[in-house]
Amino acid sequence: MVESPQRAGADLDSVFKALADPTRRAIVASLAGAEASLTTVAGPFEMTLPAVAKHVGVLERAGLVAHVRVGREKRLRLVARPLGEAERWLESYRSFWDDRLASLDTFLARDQRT
Amino acid sequence: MVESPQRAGADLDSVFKALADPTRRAIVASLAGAEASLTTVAGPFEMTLPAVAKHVGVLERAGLVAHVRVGREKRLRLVARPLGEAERWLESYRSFWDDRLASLDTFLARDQRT
DNA sequence: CGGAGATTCAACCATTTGGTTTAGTATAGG
DNA sequence: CCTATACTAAACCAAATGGTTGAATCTCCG
Repeated sequence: MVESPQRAGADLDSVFKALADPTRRAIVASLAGAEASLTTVAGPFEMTLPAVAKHVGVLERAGLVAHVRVGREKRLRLVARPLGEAERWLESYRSFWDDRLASLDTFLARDQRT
Repeated sequence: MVESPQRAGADLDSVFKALADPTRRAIVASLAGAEASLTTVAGPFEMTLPAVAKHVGVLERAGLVAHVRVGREKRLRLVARPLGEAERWLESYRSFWDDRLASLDTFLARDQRT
């Protein structure tokens, strides 16, 4: 079994929703570099710590971030798998775009009134 | 210029948000097969037509769906590019998951409370 | 013309989201 | 023990979401 040790689900809904916010994507980006505590992650953002904590909560519930307690720190780490799942969903449409990309302009030119 | 003929933006925010709903992903899936009118697309769903129309609106504003008027029909078509953009964002983390996936269990085992 | 089909508009509603503030708990360390 | 640090909890708020209903609007066609 290659499934996640914690939760199997972490469905596309919550993953895409989690990624649909620039702050959260920035958190993901910063955690891709290295593990970091909550306050460290919160550093660059112009919002209060509880707000960032909520964003992290969203990422955690989507399975994109995991944490361990290190003393009083909450050490955050990016979890790869859900990103891979989202990517696979998108990828299943690759044949579509590869095929249709060329014909898009034709389609749009056919009749253009929004 | 390879940019979209209509809107250049269609940012990740709106694309991910649009995909964060199962109804909308189903609409995307059904349009991947073929163009279809609003009512046709709405067929399988247990919700009113205006509700589906709103979902389509979200997809259109995200640049994922385009349409042409054909008589009284609104003929919908999937637009590939934004999917590709989202996919590229995710892909930029591929090296991360490839690298770190192996060490995840180790990380989680280190201290597991919550 | 007149009706039926396809879509749109507008008002309304409950819930979720993204943020705040203020206060609380827990741990590190002099 | 005391204090500063790190986080969590709770109450609150405005705005966005996802749905409904009911009434337009527009177009095809007999």
